[in-house]
Amino acid sequence: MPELPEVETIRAELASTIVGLRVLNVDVRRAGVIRGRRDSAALFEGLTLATPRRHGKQLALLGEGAAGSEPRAMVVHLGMSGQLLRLGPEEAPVRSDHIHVRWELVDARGRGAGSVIFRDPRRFGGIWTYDSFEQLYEARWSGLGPDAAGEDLTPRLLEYRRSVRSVKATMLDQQVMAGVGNIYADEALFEAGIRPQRSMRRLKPTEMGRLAASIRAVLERAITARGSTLRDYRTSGGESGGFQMQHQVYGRGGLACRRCGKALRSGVVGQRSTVWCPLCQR
DNA sequence: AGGATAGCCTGCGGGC
DNA sequence: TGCCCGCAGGCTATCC
Repeated sequence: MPELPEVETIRAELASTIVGLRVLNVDVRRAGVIRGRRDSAALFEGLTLATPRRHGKQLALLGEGAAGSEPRAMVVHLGMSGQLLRLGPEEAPVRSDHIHVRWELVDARGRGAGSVIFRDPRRFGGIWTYDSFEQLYEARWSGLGPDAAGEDLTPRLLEYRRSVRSVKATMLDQQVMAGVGNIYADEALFEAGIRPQRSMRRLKPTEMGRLAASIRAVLERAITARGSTLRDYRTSGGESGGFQMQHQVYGRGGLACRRCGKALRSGVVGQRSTVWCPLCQR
């Protein structure tokens, strides 16, 4: 479900709604979603929340203890159907099923400040706990490619110019670049005018540059629209994203291309359902 | 190396 | 109304 724009939307919201609050207690309802230590200290009980970080589709929460001690860290990966929801005091979640973890928060004076819940019906997501951000980075992030919304990806794509893989499979490989999923791969390929099936070794350098620019542009527009809601995705405030209104190809197989009017084609590329325009994409 | 496949889960929409 | 089937935004393991 959530790709980079959705996770970034949640991260930015949490940055403005949880930083400085303290975790009063943690309620684990389904321990299986937590990998690594799952005791209350590892899950931030008593710690004060710092600004969350993100790399690709992964979100890192940081918890600070006594002054001078290193912050603890955990990765929240939302998988296909995961949600991190911020609830105010007394606020009940829209749905109470599939809630696996709940952090109850208090402000600096100890007054109730609501909670954050991790909800994930399909349970493809999970939580990984670490003693420090450095440990988290080594275990989970150091093997990922550069964040797809960060610097210019052209040099990274050029590293794969002899690869026989399809350009779409390459974009979805989180070791190549982190954050692109099925929706934004199709949208960026449409914007760049490149067919998803094309082998990397047959892309011209100018096409690689165009693709890099399109990936970043599509992701930035999607972040501005607060992500794409198809079914499960909600911001931490429980709201839907808006970028699905701007999708050019994803979910539109058989419909008319918004640019040229030709029927969009669909098929399987890199084991994922894929939609492209036979006229606009070469 | 990278393809294909299966598996991890639940929910939903379509066809009957 | 209900049942069965296929499919879904992610990722990993295994085999070839």
